[in-house]
Amino acid sequence: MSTNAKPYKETLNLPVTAFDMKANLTVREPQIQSKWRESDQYAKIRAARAGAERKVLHDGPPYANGEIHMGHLLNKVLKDIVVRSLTMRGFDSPYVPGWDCHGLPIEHKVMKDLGSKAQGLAATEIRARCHVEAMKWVDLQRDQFRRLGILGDWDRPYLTLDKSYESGILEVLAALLDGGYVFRQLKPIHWCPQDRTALAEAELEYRDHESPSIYVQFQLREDLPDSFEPGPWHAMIWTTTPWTLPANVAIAAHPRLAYCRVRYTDPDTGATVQTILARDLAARVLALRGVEHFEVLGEMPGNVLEGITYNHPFLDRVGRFVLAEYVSADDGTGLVHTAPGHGTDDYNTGRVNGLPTISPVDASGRFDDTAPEWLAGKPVFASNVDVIARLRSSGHLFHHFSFQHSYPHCWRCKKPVLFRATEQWFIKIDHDGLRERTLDEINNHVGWHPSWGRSRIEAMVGQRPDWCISRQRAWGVPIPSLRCKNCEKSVLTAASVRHASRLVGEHGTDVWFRSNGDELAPAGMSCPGCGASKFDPEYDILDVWFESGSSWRGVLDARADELGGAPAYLYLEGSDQHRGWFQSSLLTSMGATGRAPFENVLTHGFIVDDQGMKMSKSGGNAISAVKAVEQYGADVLRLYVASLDYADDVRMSERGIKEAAEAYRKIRNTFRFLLGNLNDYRGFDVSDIEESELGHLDLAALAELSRLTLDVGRNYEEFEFYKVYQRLYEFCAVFLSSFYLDVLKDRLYAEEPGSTARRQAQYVLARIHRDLARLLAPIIPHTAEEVWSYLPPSLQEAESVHVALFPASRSEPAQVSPQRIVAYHVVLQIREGILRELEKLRADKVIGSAQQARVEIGSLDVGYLAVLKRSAAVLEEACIVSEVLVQDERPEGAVTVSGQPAEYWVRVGRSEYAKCERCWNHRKTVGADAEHPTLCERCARVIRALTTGA
RNA sequence: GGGCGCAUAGCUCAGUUGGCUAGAGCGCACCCCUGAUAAGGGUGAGGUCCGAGGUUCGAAUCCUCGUGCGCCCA
Repeated sequence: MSTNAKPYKETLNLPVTAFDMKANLTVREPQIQSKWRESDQYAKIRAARAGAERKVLHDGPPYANGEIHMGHLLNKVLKDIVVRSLTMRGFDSPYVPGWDCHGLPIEHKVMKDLGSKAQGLAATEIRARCHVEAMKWVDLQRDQFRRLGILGDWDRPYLTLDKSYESGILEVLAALLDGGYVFRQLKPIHWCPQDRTALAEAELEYRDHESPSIYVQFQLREDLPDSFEPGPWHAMIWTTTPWTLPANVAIAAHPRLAYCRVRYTDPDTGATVQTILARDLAARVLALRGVEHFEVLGEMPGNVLEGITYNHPFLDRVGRFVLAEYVSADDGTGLVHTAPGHGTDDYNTGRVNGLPTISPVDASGRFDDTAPEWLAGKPVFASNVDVIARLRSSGHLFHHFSFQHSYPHCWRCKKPVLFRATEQWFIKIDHDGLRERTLDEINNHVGWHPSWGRSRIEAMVGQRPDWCISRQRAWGVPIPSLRCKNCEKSVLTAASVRHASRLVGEHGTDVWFRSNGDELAPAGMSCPGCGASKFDPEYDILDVWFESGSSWRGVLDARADELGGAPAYLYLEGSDQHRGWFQSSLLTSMGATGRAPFENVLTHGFIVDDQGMKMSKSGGNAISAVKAVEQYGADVLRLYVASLDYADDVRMSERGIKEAAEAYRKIRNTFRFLLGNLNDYRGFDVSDIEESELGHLDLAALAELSRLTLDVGRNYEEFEFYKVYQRLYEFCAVFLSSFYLDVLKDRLYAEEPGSTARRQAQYVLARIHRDLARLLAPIIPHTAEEVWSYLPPSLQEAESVHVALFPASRSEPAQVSPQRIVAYHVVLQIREGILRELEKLRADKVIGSAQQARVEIGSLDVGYLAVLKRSAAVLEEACIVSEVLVQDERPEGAVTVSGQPAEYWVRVGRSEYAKCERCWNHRKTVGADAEHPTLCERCARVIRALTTGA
C-alpha cells in the first residue's frame, strides 16, 4: 500500500473508463464514419434485414447547387432518424439518396460564367458544362450529408441526369400520352426578341423604361342591361402597351368594385360622350383631359358588366366583359384591357372564360401576317405610335402621354422583353377524371402527417390549372417532339416517346441535341397530319418538376429488387412540397398508374430564427449548417433537430445549438458514469444475477427502463422524435444522474468488487447501458456506436448498434408489494420533502453533505406509519443520509409535509455518529472494529475480505 | 388579397372530452460536494397561456374578430 494520506481510498472501486468526457466530435465522428465506410455498414444492415418487411422512405432530391444549409440538415436528419428507427424496429428500410440535377439555376450559373462566349456555343456544349457544374455540387453535398452521419446508399445515389433515370422520365411521359393527357396549346411567355429566346422569371431584370400611357374608349354594343340609359355607351380602358391591342379579346372588371356610368362633353369636339369606368377613378381620369364637369348617371358593381359585348376599336372582332379578382382601382380605369396572348393574368382569365389566345407576333418581335396589314412586319415596340395614331384618327383615343415605369428586361442583352404566346405542351388535369381520382386518392388512400397536409394539397389539386410541362431551355430532358417538315405539325406520341426513351437510356439525353430527325424518329413513323415522313427535332425541355415527379418510376420501380417498387411507405419533405414534389409525383403517378406513389406523406416546417422570422442568407440571420457541424459536431446538431417539433416551423439559434450541446454533454457524462462503473464488465457474467433477488430501488430502475423503452418505441413509431428526446434526456438527467446513479455510488464504490450487492447494481447499469445506447442510436448514431463498442463481446448481439434491434419492451419486473414497503414514487416524494428540510440545515451551516444528516420521520396515519417503518433502509439509501429513524411520537420541531397516501412529519438534524474514513457515511458502527477504528462495520468487513482475498 | 398552419416561463415541450393556486426538463440565481471533477448534488425565483370580445357557474382549452410569423398562390 502506498503512503497516500488517504490509504483507504485505494480500496474503493472508483470509476475507470477510456470513454472520454470530452466528446471531441469533430475529430471522432469522421473516424467513426470512416469505419462505417470501410466495413460497408450500409450493406451489412441490408443483409441483416434481408427478407424482413420492407418500409421505404423515398428521398426527395435536393437541388444540386450550393452548400447544404439548415433546411437540408433538418430534412436529411429527420429522414435519417426515420430510416434508422425503422431499421431498429426490424424493418428492411433501404435509403437511396438522390439529386435534382437539371434546371435553370445551374444553366443560369453556367451562362453567366460563359458571358459573351455563350453565343457561339452549341446546346451540347452548354449542357456539358451544366453537367460538370451539377456533379460538382452533388459531390460536395454528398460529403456534407455524409458528414451528418446520414445512413444510405451514397455510392449509388440517383441523379436525375443519369441515363437510366432520364429514360424513366420519358417512359412516364409516354404513359401519359397513352392515357391521352398530353396536349399542345398557346401560352404567353417572356420573350426576348433580340436573342430570340424564352426567358424565365429569374432571367429578367427590372429597370426603368419609357412607355406610352393611353386611355381608350371601347364602343359597347346594343346588348346592355335595362338599367342603362339610352346609348351609345363606351367603356374606358387603360394600357401601357398599345401594341397588344390587336390581341384584345376582352375587358376585365372586378366583380365587387363599384363602377359608374358618366356623361361628359368632349373638350375638343364638343360631343357628348357616355362611358363606364371605376367610380373612384372617374374624376381623376376625366381631369386628365381637363373635364371638370360630368354627370354620374348610375352606379353598379362590376359583376353587372359580365357578358356585355363591345366592338374592337380597329378590328372586325367582338369582345366581351369578364370578371377577374386581380383588377383594382389603384390606377388606370378599373377596366383592364385583356389579351390572353400577351400576359399571364390575361391568359389565366382567358382559360377560365374560354377566350382565344391571339399572338400575332413572331420570334423577332415583329407583327406577323395575321396582324392588320398596316402593322404586319413592324417591330411591336415601334408600332405603338401606329396604334395610337390609328386610335386617335378613329376617335377611340381619350388621352395619351408618356411615362417612366419599371419594366422587365433581358438579363443578357438588357433590352425590354415582351410577352408572346407560343405553343406549349400541357398535361390536362381534367382528362379522364384525373383531378377527381387524385382527390379521391388524397382523401382515401394516403396518410398525411400532420393531418392538415391533406386539406392543403386537396385545395391545391382542386384548383390547379392544366400543367404546362414545356420549358424553352437547354439544361434538361427534351420533350421528344418532332416537327413535320411538310406541314409543320408537332408530333408527340407514346410510340415516338418510347423510341426516344430507348435512345436516351442508351446514350443519355445529349443524343437528342446532336442527332437529326431521321435518327430520332422511330422507323416508319409518318405525320398524323399529312402522312409525310420527314421530321425535325424540337427542343423544348420538360419542367423539372416533371423530372423529379417521375422518381417513383426512375428509382422506386427501376430499383424494385432493392426498393420494392412504388408506392413507397413514406415521402418526407418540407411543407412547400405540397405544391412541388408531392403534387408532381402524385399527378404523374395517378396519370400513369392510377395510384399514388406513396402510402404516407410526412411534412416538416421551415427553419426560422429565434424571433420566428424566416432564415435566409440575405436576411443576415442564417446559421451556416456546415460551420455549425464543424464547430459542434453532427451528433449535437442531430440532437438539436430531434428536440424540435418539426410539424410547425422550427426555431434555430446559436443559443439553441449551445443548449443542445449541453444536453449532449449530460447524456455523454451519464454514459461515462455507467461505463466507469462497468469497467470490470468482462470479469463477470450478468446472467449470474437473479432479477427476483434485486432490491427495491434496482427493481424500480428496471421498471423505469422498461417504461422508457415502451414510450420511446411508441414515439418513434409515431415520428414524434422530440418526445423521444425529452423522454431519454429526462431519464438521463433526472432519473439516472440526479437520483439512481447518485444512490448507487455507495454500493459501487465501497462494497467488495464481486459482492452480490455491487454486482446487482452493475447488472442494472449494464441493462441501462445496452438499452439506452440502442434507443439513442437513431438520433446520435456516432456516440451510440462509440458507447456500444464498450460492451463486452458476450453482451454484443450485433457488431454495430445500428444493426441491433431496439430493446424489446418486456413485462414489468417484479415489484416489492406496496403494502409491505413504500412504492418507488412514494420514496421519491418523501425524498423531496426530506431534501427540502436538509437545505435549511445546509443554509444554517449545520451540515454540508447529506451524509452528515440524520432524519426522523413518522406519520399520524397508523397504517402509513407501519409502512414507513419497514421502509427505513430504503429511505436512508434513497436520501443518502446517515440514518432514517421512524418514530411513533412526533417530536418538537418537526415539520408536517403533505403527501400520498397520507401526511407525514419530518425532523432533520446533524448525525451524532462519526464519519467513516473510507465510505464517508456517518455510522453508529464507526470505531467498533479494533483493527480499523476509523471505519464503519461494513468497510472494515470489506477491507478484511480484500486483504485476505489478496 | 386567397389557401394551409402556428402563437403556453429566457429555451424546448406537457396541458385528455372546458374544472384545484397553469406543469416538466434545461437555462438562470443561490448553496453543497470535491471519490462522475472543464464533472456531480440540492433549493429557489421565473408565466396579462399573442390581443379584444363572446358562450359558460367556470376558458390556456370552444366561437368571432384582430395582431404577429411561416409555407404556397395571386
